[in-house]
Amino acid sequence: MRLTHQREQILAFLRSKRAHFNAVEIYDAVREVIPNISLGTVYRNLGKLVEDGEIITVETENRSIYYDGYTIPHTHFVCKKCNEIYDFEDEPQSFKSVSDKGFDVEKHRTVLYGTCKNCKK
Amino acid sequence: MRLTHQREQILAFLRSKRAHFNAVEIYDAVREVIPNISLGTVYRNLGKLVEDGEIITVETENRSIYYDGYTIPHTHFVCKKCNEIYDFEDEPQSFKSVSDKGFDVEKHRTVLYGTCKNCKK
DNA sequence: TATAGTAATAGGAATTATTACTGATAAGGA
DNA sequence: TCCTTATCAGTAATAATTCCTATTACTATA
Repeated sequence: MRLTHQREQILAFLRSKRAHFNAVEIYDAVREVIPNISLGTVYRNLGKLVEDGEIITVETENRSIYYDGYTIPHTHFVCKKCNEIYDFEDEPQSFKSVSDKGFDVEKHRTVLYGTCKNCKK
Repeated sequence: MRLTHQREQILAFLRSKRAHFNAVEIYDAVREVIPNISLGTVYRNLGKLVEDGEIITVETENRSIYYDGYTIPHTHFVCKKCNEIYDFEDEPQSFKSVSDKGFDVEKHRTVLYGTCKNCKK
């Protein structure tokens, strides 16, 4: 995998923020540095970075996929009022009943839904 | 909420199968009974059934949303080879660290990814 | 058994998110 | 510096979902 300027900037952006962005948000951010980057390039590189394990995806009930530069396993909380995504530590889970049945678990994604601290006020 | 023939058949189909379907699959199945049902009607009713808690959604790394007529909380396993979705029991989780920080957790979704028993052969 | 009011429908158009295609460009090794 | 080839920009295409509008179905009241 070649380290192109485009790929470098996409990864640098995601690594620099502890937050979650969809492809268009990343596109807008990286355009500040590479004004003529195309959205297709953003999508292609996000796909490769995910393949490589450099970033992870967050699938929620919202339509678009979010990308996260923080790859240590953790749990996401989506506020149904403001749609903000928060990070929390994973609670220990073994998925023993799954592997005991002959299924290989490579990764897991946990998403919580509810009302965040700010929106409760 | 009116129990229309369309809504009834959509719900009946999902309840009759212990499996996971996307909107188009449901559309195709229900068309066997109501040939002139429209895809828009399927989407609208799926949305309402979810709102009402009659069915649940499963968001995965695949593009489309899957619908599940089995609403008792459980964990989903997605096979990266065959894309089949399997059900497993939830392992106990309290999300205490989340609620302790002032977040109200209403529901949680756990999706595991890996290789299923059949595809391992 | 009309009639009005409301809710839901079919069908299709529109929107949004993502992927695919093509000729041009540039990364990285020889 | 040159060559090969992955990657790029730009754009078209596709897929999934939502929205719009005229029409139909249901419910309650008269």
